[in-house]
Amino acid sequence: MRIGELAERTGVSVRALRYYEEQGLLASERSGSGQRRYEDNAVARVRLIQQLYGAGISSASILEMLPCVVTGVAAPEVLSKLHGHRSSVVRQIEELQETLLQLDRVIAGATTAYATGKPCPPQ
Amino acid sequence: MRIGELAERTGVSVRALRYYEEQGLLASERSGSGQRRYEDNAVARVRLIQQLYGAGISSASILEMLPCVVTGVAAPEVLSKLHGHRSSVVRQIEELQETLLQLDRVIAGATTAYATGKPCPPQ
DNA sequence: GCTACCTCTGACGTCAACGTCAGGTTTCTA
DNA sequence: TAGAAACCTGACGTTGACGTCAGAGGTAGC
Repeated sequence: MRIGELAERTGVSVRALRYYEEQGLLASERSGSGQRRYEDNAVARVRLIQQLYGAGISSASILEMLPCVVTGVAAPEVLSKLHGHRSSVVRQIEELQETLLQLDRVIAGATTAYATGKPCPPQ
Repeated sequence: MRIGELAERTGVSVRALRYYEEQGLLASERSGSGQRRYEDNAVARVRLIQQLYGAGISSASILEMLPCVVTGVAAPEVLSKLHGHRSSVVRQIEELQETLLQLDRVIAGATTAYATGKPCPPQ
């Protein structure tokens, strides 16, 4: 498929796809005239990239772990970084869950106060 | 306390604290010579700000919800935005949990492959 | 009162992941 | 075989949350 279709199927902009290629994250065949052509599995690849970006992992780190995704083999050093990223994601989840509690506290307090006309207790 | 101590107690840089004030997120008294002085509760305030930033909420949105945290009262419109942010946090958690699964899959595959010398199955 | 450290206000720099625009070529559709 | 739509390569612009530097003044211990 061409880049426009890949963009549409993944919900990612054409510019972003070119950027991924620039970073070495996404390969493409080229037609005779130089246009990019992608296999179907590029869709999954792009989604994976998006997911890792979403977890705050940088292009460089993603680049480092991608061969491992493809070949299934990782050097101990890469594997160690993978574990590091995993820990980071776990931490992020915990922090967001804590944030959720805070938000709920604010929402509950504000709702009650709005209903009763009274300010809610501090914190 | 002065800004240096607040920075140390919160783990946030002095520059960031000034930035928060610039954005209207953090108030301070001033000494005669113009130095910032903070109450103890500024520590909790800064941590809250950090937490909301961590959830991807912008300065403007935080600014909007802070009076509600202090007074406990929120206009229906603000309350609606709070619910919106809550949903966003929930979504982020779900996405990160999905990412965690992907990472685990990669790690498991890579570890096995490294142990057996065989490539792991696709995906 | 000396010294070392802290703080102040500007103001420009940074970084990542793209957005956007220009000027030109390719591909599809009627 | 037009003309629209998609694509190409640069290259500069954007945004948010600060980092960093300069030059000047404040503060605390001895």
